[in-house]
Amino acid sequence: MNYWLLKTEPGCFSIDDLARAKKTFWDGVRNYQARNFMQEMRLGDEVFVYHSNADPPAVVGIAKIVREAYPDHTAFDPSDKHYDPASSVGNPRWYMVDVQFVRKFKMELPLPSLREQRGLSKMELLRKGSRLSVQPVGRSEWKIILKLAAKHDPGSDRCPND
DNA sequence: GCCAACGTTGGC
DNA sequence: GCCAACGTTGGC
Repeated sequence: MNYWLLKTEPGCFSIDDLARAKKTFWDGVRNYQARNFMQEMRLGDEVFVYHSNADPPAVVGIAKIVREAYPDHTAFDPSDKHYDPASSVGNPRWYMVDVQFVRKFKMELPLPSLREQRGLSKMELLRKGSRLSVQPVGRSEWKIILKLAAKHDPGSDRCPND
């Protein structure tokens, strides 16, 4: 199982919107690197949901992949904001995945506080100038962030088998 | 609103 | 294939 991070602008689609919708298709990715990562996503992979262009920008919760990459139909629609005439049904250029809401953190983890974490210094999200909207998250990075989230939400990391 | 750090486009 | 111009992302 692999871990990922998806960026979204809360003014456009927030973790609360995802919580309400329960499930959504992650459309509109128009960057090759991001697309390639989406194509590597597998059923059951978990993703952090990140609010970009927010005050503060923050990791806000968790979702999981419930459908692997398939053509992003919004690229075919001339009236869509993310229309791309170079993408066609017969030869799709852009893909999307379906994600399902898992949980929202009791307290969001703001970007500045993540920067303070020693173990996250190599994280793609924290790289200067990083704009990748779909990115892999290392296993150790995932754990560190989960632990941070648990610190503000006792019980969320409780495991019945422990 | 500013601007750094990209990615893309298109002339040559 | 180079690279300048341009557009976008996203923190600040």
